[in-house]
This record gives sequence, C-alpha cells and structure tokens, in this order.
Amino acid sequence: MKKEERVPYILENFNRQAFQNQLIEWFMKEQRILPWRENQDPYRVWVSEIMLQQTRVDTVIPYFNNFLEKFPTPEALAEADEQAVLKAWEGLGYYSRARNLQNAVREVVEKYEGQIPDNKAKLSELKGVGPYTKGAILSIAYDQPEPAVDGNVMRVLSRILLVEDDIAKASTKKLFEFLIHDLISYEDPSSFNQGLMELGAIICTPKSPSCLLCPVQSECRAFQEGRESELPIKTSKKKQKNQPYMALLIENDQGEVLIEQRPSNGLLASLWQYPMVPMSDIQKKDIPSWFYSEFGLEIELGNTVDQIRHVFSHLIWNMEVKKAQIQTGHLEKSNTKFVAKEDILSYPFPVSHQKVHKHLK
DNA sequence: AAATCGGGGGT
DNA sequence: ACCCCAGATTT
Repeated sequence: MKKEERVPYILENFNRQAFQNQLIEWFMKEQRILPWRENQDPYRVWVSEIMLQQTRVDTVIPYFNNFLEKFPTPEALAEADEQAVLKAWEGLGYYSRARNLQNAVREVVEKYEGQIPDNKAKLSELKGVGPYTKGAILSIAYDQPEPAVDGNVMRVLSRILLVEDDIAKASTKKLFEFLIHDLISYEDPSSFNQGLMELGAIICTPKSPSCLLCPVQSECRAFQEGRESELPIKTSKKKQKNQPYMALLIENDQGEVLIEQRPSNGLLASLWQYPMVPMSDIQKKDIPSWFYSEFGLEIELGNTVDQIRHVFSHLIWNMEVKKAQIQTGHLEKSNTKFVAKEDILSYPFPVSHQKVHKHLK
C-alpha cells in the first residue's frame, strides 16, 4: 500500500482537534525562551534551522547569537568572507552547512533582493534547504501549514499514533509528512510544528519519556498500551572505522608554524589543520621522504607530544602528534603556509586539531 | 537505499 | 559503549 493510502487508516478514531488544542496550548505556555523565537524574521528562522540540523538547542544558542551579531542580515552574510563564516561555525560541525547557507543567501540577495522566498519551489532550490528546513521556514516564518519532520517529530508521532515503521528508512519520513498534512492546525501551523518538536525535546524523550507530564497523554496510543518504550522502531547503524594519522608540529626559524588547508569538498572542507600523514598508506620510516615529495621540505622527526583519538559519525581518527625540525628545502605546496603562533586562532580549525594548539607553547 | 558529513551530551 | 540530536547531499 502506498504511504498516502495508509493515512486514513492510521488516523481512524484519532481525535485530531483535541490533539491540536492540547499540543498548541501546552506549547504556548511551556515553550522555552530561545533567541530565534524573539520574532518571525525569516532570516533568523533560516539560520537557526540550519544550525539546529543534527545539533542540540543548547549547543546552538551561543553560535546563533554570535552569528547574528557578525552577520545580522542576508546582505551582511552574502558579502562576508567564507573563511570568516567558517570561523563563526568552528566547532559546530557539518561545515558544508555553513558554505551552503552562504551560497544560498547570496542567491537570495541577487535574485530576490534579500527577501527569503515564501513558497516551496523557490525554497527547495536553495543549497542546504531540504524537506525539513523548507517546512520549518514556511510554517514558522510564514505561518503556512507545511510539515517539518525531524527526528523529534518521528519519535513523538510514532508513539502517539503507534506507527511501527523503521524511522531509519527514508520512506518513513514521507509517511509522517503525509500524516501531518492531515493533522496540522491551519489556525497555528507554527505552534503546531514547534510544539511537536518541543514535546520531543522536553517530554517525549528517546529514553524514559515523561508521559505523566505529557499534555497529549490522553491521545497517545503507545501510552495507552504501555508501549512507549518500544517506540520508535529504528535499525542501528554500523560502527566507525579507525584511521591512523601522524600530525606534525613544524616550526621554522622565525617561530612560525606550518598549517595546511583541507580540500574544499568532503570531510572538514576548507578548514585548516596541522600537516597530517596518513599512516595507513605510509610506513613510519618513510615519513620524511613522503613529506619531502608532498611539501618540498626535508624534516627530521622529533618527540611524540600527544595521542589524540577523535570520533566522527562514520570514522575515528587516531592521531599521533609529533614535533619535527626542518633541515632544508622551501615550501612548495599551494594549500600550506607558515603562520605566526599568535595568528593561528584566526583560522578555522576542526576540534581534533584545536587540541594540538596547546603544544605550541 | 546507503554512505557521507561533526561534535557533544545523556545513559 | 551506544544512542541521539529542529537533516541534506552525494553515491
């Protein structure tokens, strides 16, 4: 059966009016005070939704405040230097979000005079704006009854409606979008969508949900059957792969330190780091010759000063941090440079390499 | 449909 | 350890 054909069966005997009223009334009363809730400025809503992707509210708050201070308008962000934007994003993760956001804002400034679009078609053309963010902007900034399905919403609705589909599958999100089209309040779609997410964040948590405090307890099928802990159904992901690296602290005779910029695509795109030797490909004794062929500098390895283990979503870096001394040669790699120690902090570094800063002394 | 893309907080 | 988080894009 197609997803949309299941909607009337799932919503059979469900009191959507009571559900809407209880959810919205609760949200109006109990919602957290958050910086992006000060007003409905579409730019602020947009920035907050990008930052909140796969990221907790408490983590985002200081980044959001700083970002809006540095780039208060679409025009300001459009004109900004990309490295400055990445610096403001430093530590937040998923750095392609920052680049996509700036590219999209530039498009909005050029094509729409800085006015963020209020329709699905134009929003979907913007880099980094997917189904969730599009629905969030339309409902929260423009009061349109569009679904905004994130992890909270799938967890909350899977319990309330007793939906046992695997929420790890892409097709399941579409089912929830169809369901919300029939569930959403046309009087206050913004509070309805935000209420679902707020409920998931505060009450209907992944583990040990606070069902006794839940404003929609009387409408929750999982609670009625005592099965809230069994939902949502989600298949587990496989574990990360280990990648060994050597990170090198190399200082020249002027006291400057060698750093390199990562490629503009892929992992940690366009961020800076201390030179990294992939130890899965290079034998330890071959490091100097490998380094000379890559950087044009002859080095001699010194002491190991740290061992850093950094966990990503899908891989693990095991970094041995070693000092090295320059013998001869001159730097001939375009994405690398020597930087004075006091200027290091003006470059965006991933957290894994921020841990190396302290060995500069 | 599955893999890629960060980092931190909760249990 | 493992899971999850106001997901989107690429393969």
